Amino acid sequence: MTSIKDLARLAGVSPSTISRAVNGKKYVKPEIRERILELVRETGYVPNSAARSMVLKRTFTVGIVIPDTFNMFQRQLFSTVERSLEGFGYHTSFFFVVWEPESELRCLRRIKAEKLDGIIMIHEVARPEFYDFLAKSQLPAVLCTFTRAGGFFHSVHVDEEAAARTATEHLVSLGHRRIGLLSGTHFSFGAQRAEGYRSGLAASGIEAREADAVLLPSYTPEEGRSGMRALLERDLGLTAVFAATDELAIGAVRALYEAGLKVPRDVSVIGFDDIDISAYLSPGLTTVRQPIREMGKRTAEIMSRLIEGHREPGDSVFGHELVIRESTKGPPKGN
Amino acid sequence: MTSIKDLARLAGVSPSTISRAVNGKKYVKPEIRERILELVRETGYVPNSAARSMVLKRTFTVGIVIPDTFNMFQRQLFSTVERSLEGFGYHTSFFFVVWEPESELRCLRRIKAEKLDGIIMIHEVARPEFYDFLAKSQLPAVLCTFTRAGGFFHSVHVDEEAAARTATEHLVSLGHRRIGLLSGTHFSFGAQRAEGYRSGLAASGIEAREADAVLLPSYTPEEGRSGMRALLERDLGLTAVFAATDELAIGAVRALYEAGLKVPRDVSVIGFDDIDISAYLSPGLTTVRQPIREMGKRTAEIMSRLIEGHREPGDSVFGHELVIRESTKGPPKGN
DNA sequence: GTCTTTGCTGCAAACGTTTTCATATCAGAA
DNA sequence: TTCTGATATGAAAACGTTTGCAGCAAAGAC
Repeated sequence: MTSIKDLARLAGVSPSTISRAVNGKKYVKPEIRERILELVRETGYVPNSAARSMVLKRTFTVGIVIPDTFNMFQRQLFSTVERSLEGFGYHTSFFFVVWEPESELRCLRRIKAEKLDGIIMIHEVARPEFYDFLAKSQLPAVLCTFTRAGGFFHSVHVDEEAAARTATEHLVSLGHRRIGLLSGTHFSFGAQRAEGYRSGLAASGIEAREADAVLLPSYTPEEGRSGMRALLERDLGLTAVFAATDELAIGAVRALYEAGLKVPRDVSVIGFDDIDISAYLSPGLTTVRQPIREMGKRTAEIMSRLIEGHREPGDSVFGHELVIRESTKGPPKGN
Repeated sequence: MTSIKDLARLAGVSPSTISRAVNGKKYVKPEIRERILELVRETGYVPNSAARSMVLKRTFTVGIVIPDTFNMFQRQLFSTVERSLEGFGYHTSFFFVVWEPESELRCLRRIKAEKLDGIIMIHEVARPEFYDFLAKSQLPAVLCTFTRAGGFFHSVHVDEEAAARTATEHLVSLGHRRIGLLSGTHFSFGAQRAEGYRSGLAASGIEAREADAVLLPSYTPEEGRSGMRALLERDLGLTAVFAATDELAIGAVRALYEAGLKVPRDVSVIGFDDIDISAYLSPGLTTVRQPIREMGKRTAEIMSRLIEGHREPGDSVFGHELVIRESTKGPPKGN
């Protein structure tokens, strides 16, 4: 409500002086500064950020693009990113996008309209326009949890394939030979984790059978459940399953439970991401952890430095960690 | 990059005409409009929203205040609210606030600075300044999932106490007599659900023992786990537990699992909210469902009507629904 | 023929800031 | 005394839009 002009009138000075006082600049007589600050407190005046960004040509806001269906891993990630960005003096504007071209374009329009200082993608959008715009506009951009060929973008991620291989090798090391896969068709990590599964098997001299793998259209518990059901119906003699996300794993455990099978006694299940409930499930879910906090902090740090005009190395690859809980053990006797 | 003036120069017309063409107003010669729209497509021009909001005095954006620690229930809620709001032509700006005075004040500052059209609170902030500001500024506001005395605010919520009573009575109807409570000290729903538990017991002539209840500082699985442990250590002979949120319930189930007790064979557990994994847990969690989608849609609808200047009824109270899954059954024989 | 209506266009003001520039005051130095 | 430099202040321009107003041409009414 109150504008800088109102305040100027109240204080009997010009808007310029108000601006200087509010922004803590030099050249304001101490007693006048005090009076102005008092007035600011009384009226609850806060500078209009639209007007401010028009003249400053920056918004101190970075956009975060994230899937509307974000899982708990991504949720923890963006929470950390936001907190860190705040530490660097930036606000955050969230764009939740659904898996539809229209939604992505709408998001792109908003990004253009809002004149953000930078943009962090935690969602691997499908439309090439998106990346083209980022590249052409020179807008500082960081891809978080994925990369894109061409080496143009900065990105922060783990070696998905290696991490999936670790998961698979864990199952193999427990003695499993018939291992199923639940992964997805969307996003590059789906294919990468599937590839890690295959190379993990191959390294142990186990043949990867076509029928052992199911590729789902999304990574929800519901899909995990129906994928696991499909696997069970095929009667493959599986003693373990690698699910490409913890959510898929939860659904898989559910399907096994419904089929009267016990985890890990009858079938072992391993997930991926280590989302926060995984530790609280019964049995606790064995999974591969991505270093969420470190990745989030790094993302914010790179963004802040990019905005300040520094050059940064293009890729930050983080290590993963196997978290062994109770959902995996050796195969049942007789297998 | 491209501004309306650049476009005007390119098209050989004045900025006014560009504005009219872009906004689909009358009084632009068809062939000129066509040429302008073509230019817009080529250049990727999108009007600067800061400049736009300055002259229009509205942002077409509503703010959603939500706890940084939002649970899956709140997450589904804000997703629905956002989607519905979009249908009414509004964008959404998210404010994740943590349980600290400083964070709430920072959020308030941003809200003032951004000149939003309205504000939806999915988080019951502690600072009275917040509500004072909303009341004084006449900013359209809807409280979602809670109310505030005074009748000033519009709010959308369920009868928390009645819903908690339903949960408790379900346990009683299964034959339980020794029923524990896990609830929290934060937010009014913590006390309301606890009250519903007590009145549910009282209605069945069961004495509510002080020792049967644990009040936690937050509603996470971790707290649920430690709360359930505390209950177990007291050795009260409980055969069932009512947890005030599904997250608490998940933690409680975990604690029981760690203690070697089976749910529901040894102890029944009922939650509250029906968050989306609850159906996929093993055993599936019995809980009380709030009609998330309907509440979210209603919230958006009220907001949109408030912004348009209509009067609306102050309170929308929704009914709840008992969802019986596998985590509750009769008490073990001999109890 | 004139008068009115309608369609189209541009000028200029306004929104709320920040900052450059010019000007004024004052203290201290010569 | 005059000059220098630091401190303090305001006027005005700029950022990118939208829109009321004025002006003009073309079309239609009489």
